[in-house]
Amino acid sequence: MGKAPRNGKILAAQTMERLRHAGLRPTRQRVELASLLFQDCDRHVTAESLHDEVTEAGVKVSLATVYNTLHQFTQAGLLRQVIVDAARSYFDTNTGDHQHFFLEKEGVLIDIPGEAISVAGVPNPPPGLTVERVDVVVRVKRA
Amino acid sequence: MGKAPRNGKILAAQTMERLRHAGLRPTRQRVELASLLFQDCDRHVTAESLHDEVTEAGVKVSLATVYNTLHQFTQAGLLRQVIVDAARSYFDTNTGDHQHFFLEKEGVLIDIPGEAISVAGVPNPPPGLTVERVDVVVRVKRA
DNA sequence: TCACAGTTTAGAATCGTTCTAAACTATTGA
DNA sequence: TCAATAGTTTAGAACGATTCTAAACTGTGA
Repeated sequence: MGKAPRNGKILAAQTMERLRHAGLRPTRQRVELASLLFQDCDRHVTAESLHDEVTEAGVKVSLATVYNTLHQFTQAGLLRQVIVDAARSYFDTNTGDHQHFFLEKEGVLIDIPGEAISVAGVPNPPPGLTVERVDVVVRVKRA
Repeated sequence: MGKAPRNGKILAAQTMERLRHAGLRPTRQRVELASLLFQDCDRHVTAESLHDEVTEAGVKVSLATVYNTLHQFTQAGLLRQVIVDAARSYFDTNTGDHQHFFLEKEGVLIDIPGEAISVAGVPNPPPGLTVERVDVVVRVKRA
C-alpha cells in the first residue's frame, strides 16, 4: 500500500489546471480532493465520507478543509449540493441536468439522467418569484 | 390577551377525538399543538416556529415535546415531513399528494396541488428497490 | 380512587457544520 | 532566488438543530 503514483503526475497537472481555471489556487489539499472527486465516474459524497476517503488514502486533510473545499467547488460550479436528507449534505460531481433516486436507509444516491425524466405542469410561481431549479427526488427502499 | 376560548371547547373535543383515533393519548400539550396545526388551512412549520407560536399563545410546552409531537403526528399520518433545507426540518399539515415551491432565503414553503404537476419518465429503480414517493421541489427566489 | 403505562420536561448530550485566529504556503515581483 | 503578501489550512472551540436521559407528572381503565 504505497503511494501508487501511476499516472498521478499527469492527473495532478490536469487537476491543477482545472482548479486554476475555476479561480482556485491549486493547493496540495485541493488537488488531492479534486483528484478523488473527479478522476472517474460521477460520485456522491458527504464531507465525512470524503474526509474518510482522503484520510484512508494516507493524505492528511482536516475536516474543516474538506467542508471549505466542497463549498468552494460548489460555488465554482464543479460540484452540486443535493438536499435529500435532513441529517447531512451530499455533493454530486455531476453538475449537469439530472435527478436522483435516494435510498434513505443507506444514504445512497443514484443519478437519473435529465433526459429521462420530465416535470410538467409546474404552475407559475407567485408574483415576484422566479424559478431557480426543479429538483426531483425519487425516494426508494429495499423491496 | 386572555384565553379567548370561543368555540375552543368544541375544537378541543374534535381534536381529542382525532388524536385518539390516531392512537395518541390526548394530553394537554398534544391538544394544544394539534389545535394550532389543524384548525385552519394547510400549514408549514418547523419545530422552532411551532414552539414560538404555542409559547406566544401563552401555553407552556417544552421544545422537546414539540419535537416529539411533530414526529408522532408524522408517524400517525397527520403530518408530513418536508426535506428542502439542510438546516432545518419542515412539517406540512397537508398530507395529500402535492409538491412545493421553496423560497430558500426566507424559509417559506408554498404548496403546489398534486393534480397540477406531473412527473413523467421516472425509470424503474434498480432491482430490489421500490419507489416510496416522488418529491418535487421548485426552488424559487425573489426576481 | 389507585396503579401504571404513557407523557412531559429541563438540561445534558450529540451531531453535522461553521467559526476563529494562528500557522502555513503559493504566487508575484524585485 | 527570495522576500512580501494574500490566500489557505488547521485544531479546537463554538454553534444550532435535534435527540437523549431520567425524574416528575398525568390520562386511563379497573
